[in-house]
Amino acid sequence: MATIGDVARVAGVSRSTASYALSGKRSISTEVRERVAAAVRELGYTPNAGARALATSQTMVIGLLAQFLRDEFAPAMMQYILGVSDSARELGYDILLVTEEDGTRALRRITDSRMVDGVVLLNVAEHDDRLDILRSAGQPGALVGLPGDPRGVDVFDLDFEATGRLMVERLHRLGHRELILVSQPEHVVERGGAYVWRLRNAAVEHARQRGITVHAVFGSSQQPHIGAELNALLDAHPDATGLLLNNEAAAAALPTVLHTRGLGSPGDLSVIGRYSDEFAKSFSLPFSFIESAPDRLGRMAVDHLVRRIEQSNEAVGGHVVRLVDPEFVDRGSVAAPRAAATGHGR
Amino acid sequence: MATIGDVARVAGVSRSTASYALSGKRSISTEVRERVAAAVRELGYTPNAGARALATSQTMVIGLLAQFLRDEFAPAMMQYILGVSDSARELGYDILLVTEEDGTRALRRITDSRMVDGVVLLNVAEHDDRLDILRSAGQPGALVGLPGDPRGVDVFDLDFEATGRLMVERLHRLGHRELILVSQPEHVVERGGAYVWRLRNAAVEHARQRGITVHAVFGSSQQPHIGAELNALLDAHPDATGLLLNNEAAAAALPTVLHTRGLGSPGDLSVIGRYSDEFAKSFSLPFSFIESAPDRLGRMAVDHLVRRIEQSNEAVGGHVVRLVDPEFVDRGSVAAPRAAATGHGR
DNA sequence: CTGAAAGCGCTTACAG
DNA sequence: CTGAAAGCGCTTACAG
Repeated sequence: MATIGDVARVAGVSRSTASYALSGKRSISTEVRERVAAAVRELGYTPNAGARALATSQTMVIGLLAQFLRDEFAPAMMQYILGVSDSARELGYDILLVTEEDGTRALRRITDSRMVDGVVLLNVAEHDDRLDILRSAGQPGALVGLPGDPRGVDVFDLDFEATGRLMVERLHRLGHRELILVSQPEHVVERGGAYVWRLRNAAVEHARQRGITVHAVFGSSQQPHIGAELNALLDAHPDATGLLLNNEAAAAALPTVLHTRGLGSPGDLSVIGRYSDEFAKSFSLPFSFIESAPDRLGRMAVDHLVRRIEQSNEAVGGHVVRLVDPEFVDRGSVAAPRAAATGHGR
Repeated sequence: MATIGDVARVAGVSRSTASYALSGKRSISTEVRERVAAAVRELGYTPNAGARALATSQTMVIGLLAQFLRDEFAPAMMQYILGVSDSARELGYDILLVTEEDGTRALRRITDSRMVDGVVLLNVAEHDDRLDILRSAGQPGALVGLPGDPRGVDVFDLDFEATGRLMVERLHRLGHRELILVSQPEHVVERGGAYVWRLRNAAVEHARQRGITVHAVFGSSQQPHIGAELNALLDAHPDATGLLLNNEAAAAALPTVLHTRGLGSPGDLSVIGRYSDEFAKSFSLPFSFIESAPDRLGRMAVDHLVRRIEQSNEAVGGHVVRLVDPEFVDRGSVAAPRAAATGHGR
């Protein structure tokens, strides 16, 4: 490979002049600039990234720590990764993808060895061991997922409490008085998946304030089981007119369950899910839902991270916790309950 | 951050001795080795990856070029990425993930700038522009997906021709005489997705040799359409007793289609799909299938790539095209057709 | 068994 | 507007 020394020699200038001609960091005569450009073309010169990183202390690489947890919907992770990767590239950064089981060790490795200028953590838990490592690292970090203690990092997440309230409010206004909420499995909560109880608690509390009932349960994340559970729930609560889903597997299983029971939506049951548009498309789900916006969250995290990397801390300001407002995507599965509309039970 | 100079000073040795003590590349007295180790612990020293890369010309990073094509099943990509990432880590390598739309430009960027020691290409097409770049790059490359011209690279893929034959043979032996094969959409073929016609042509040819009929069609990759198409196919070929699917969307839609028509499998219809175990689990598909083995292929590609990186070309030998034998995963959706078993049409 | 020195390929003050 | 030189943090022949 050609080096900048080769470029300099061919162009008949010094290495520093060649470097400045390429970076534009000081004024260069037109003639020299063109000679350098010609030499670059002739030699097919591309700067050595490692050498540049060593000289500038900037790698132009962002570390992306994905975490694949048991019983979480793995394909959904792809969306976050793409959001992060695509927006990083637009800003001139490449992505070092780390899928190691032991996230703390991996995080320490890539920050201590200065492989990256900053780090995005995915799937952050309520108490996440990676945060201590990150806070003592020399590089800034952005999280997707709200931890219990967000000090020293920038956080981006869907506002799951507002999501819970919105789901309940929407149905309450239409006259629903008895709802079912199916969350992720309980061990997702135990492992620190705080978004599960944030949505759940907010929904339950909001229902209480409105004086309506919500049967809140944890569902399985595997397809055969969750189908049976949904059936059992519908049997147990025949007067429920609304179904809220914070559980991808439940959403995927529901069409078959409804079909088997001969139920229509929203005719017999109003349904609101919480998942991504991409997920809805893959499974062609016919339900209205709250968009979980993985690409948008990934993008926000990267944008902010890059500002922290490139600007002074004073310019960027204090650390932020940015919770995205839930967006209701109407697919027509929500309506007034039969009981309220016609005066008959269903 | 502490440098090796700091370590040397604290340990009271020269930098070269500190370096050798860490790498073990020459014999060091026990006493010095321990002093260096203590200094490393005390300072929390980790070598600077960029500096090491510059000195050794080895980055310990593998570039992973994912390619997201319209109408291919995006979640499936995650499996390949995980296979590559996990096995790279086991061999001491990190992954630079590139999802850029313009794969050729991205490939040139990461190889020319020496950010990576080698490269894995995913979703390789029959005529793939990235191959020319790769062949003229200084780093070795491994492909997942068989291109028309595999010279100069190592290739790993499922044996799609054997897969087509196996699907047909399996049903032929049980007495099936009329089959339907649903492939990916035709524009996947046009774009260069050679695996589609490889499987299809082999299946058709094998059926011809066996003197049985196979209705080979291209299906949609979107859920509402493919469902309608499956229904139309079953209407058009009422005597077909076997259904072969080289199309993820078709597999995902089939349970509902069968249920709606009141058909059982294998009672009324034998079914064989081609997808990954992970996919089968996500959609809880009740069909026997040929495992597409994304994790295994990713692993094979990395193993071989690392050998090329670390050993001489003579030691590794000529470039390979490794086609994995199709593995039939029995989920009980294949049996003798009713007509053959009972003497009645269905 | 250990050290002084050169070199990897850049960038960027310092000098003119 | 341009050049000679130092330095980023490592590794590794060269010498002893």
